[in-house]
Amino acid sequence: MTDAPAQADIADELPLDPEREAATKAAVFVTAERLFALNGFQNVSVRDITADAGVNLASVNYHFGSKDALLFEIFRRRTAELNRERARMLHQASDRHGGKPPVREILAALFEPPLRWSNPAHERRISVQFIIRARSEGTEAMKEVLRTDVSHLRRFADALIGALPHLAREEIYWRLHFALGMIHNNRFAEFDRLHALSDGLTRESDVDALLKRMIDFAEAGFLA
Amino acid sequence: MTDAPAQADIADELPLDPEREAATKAAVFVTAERLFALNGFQNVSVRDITADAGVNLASVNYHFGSKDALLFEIFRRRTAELNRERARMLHQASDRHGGKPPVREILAALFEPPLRWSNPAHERRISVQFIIRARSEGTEAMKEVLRTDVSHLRRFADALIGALPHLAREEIYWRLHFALGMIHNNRFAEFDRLHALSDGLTRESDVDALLKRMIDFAEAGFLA
DNA sequence: CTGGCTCTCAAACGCGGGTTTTAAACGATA
DNA sequence: TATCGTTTAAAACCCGCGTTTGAGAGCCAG
Repeated sequence: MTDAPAQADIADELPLDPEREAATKAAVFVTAERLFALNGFQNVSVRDITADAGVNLASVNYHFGSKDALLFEIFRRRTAELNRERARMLHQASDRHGGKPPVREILAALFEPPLRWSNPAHERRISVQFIIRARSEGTEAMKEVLRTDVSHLRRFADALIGALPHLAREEIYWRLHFALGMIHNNRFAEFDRLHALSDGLTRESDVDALLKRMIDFAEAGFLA
Repeated sequence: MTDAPAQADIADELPLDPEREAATKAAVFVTAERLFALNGFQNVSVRDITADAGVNLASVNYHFGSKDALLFEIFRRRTAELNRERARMLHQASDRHGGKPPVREILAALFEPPLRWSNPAHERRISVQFIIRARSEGTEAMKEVLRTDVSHLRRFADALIGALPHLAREEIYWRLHFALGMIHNNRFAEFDRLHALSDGLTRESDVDALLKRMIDFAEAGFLA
């Protein structure tokens, strides 16, 4: 995990479409992402993945180097996609408001990409669960990235500082931390619990309503 | 994990003080809690625990039945303690306001126990991290408890319904979900990230200030 | 002293895990 | 067809893991 991966020439190009690659590698990639997202990283073995994907056991090590490297490649690609989409929305909101987007639109750029991907019909639905899991059960390499690579979040923090000039920066960072916690709690298991608590009143499949609720809640918190 | 544990006669009495038991069992208990909380459940082996505690390898299986049973006993005891303290605070708040506590005091009963325990000087500091971890990386038995045992949360939901009669119940459940997400995000790793993002501006060691910030944020969200 | 009970200890067992190996099949090229 | 790099196949390897075993130490009651 610490030394350079053997497949660096292939794995390095992040915006690579899995479908373009060898069918076996692509099958391993999507199957692993699904199984990891559903059952957790440590609870899925290389044998589980290859059996479910219908490929040979050695495929993981041949195409990705190791199980951890496979995990890391999924992690890098999905987080890159998510960050890119968030940055795009933030940039658009900034353009719409002369470089000073309001709090509500900043929060929309933060919340909407993972929420829209969580739609039952969306193909990236499983990717969101994978990313959320990486935050708590990820490899040391993933946590290292999460800990040190704050450039993506800094754009949002700076935007919020611009939108709330009267607020102490310390306060803004903490509230951003709270808002992020709202997203990270959107795991399947938590939805199940909420469903049991509310006697089926809450339906997380209605992502548009959920998105509005999250933005309303967080916006009120920021403007408090 | 599915069949009844062999040490049920001992393990069942939840309000048991570890210090009262055999020194070896107590050492295993506190050492396991600390290692699990710091390094994750799957990353800590029975050998790690017993070596760190300075006891024999077989101690875990002798005193607790299995590694999973040990994990589960820590989980049960700590969550019971936390829930009891929360219920106590909610009850007191209810008494102070004739059975209809305001939103702010309900949130205080929800946030204050885990936050106060997170104080660097508090002996239960590590227990909070353990409980948070159980939510995402816990055993199937733990998740079963978390999924089905919603009686504790229902008291808070009912109190919030009483405090916000004009709000749709569906809305209240969702906002409670958001508030819980704020707590569950208080992991050491997340604090580190926030620390890096804010250039050291945020100090999670000041739990009183953090508690006030969390209540302010969530209260505004509920009253939105 | 002696029996029985609780607890500790060192050693080993069995198994599932990630990984490696070796050979064969494949595909493009000359 | 012959050749070479790439990919797949089946099998084995080896290590760490949770757990079990059987012997023995300590201790208290009879």
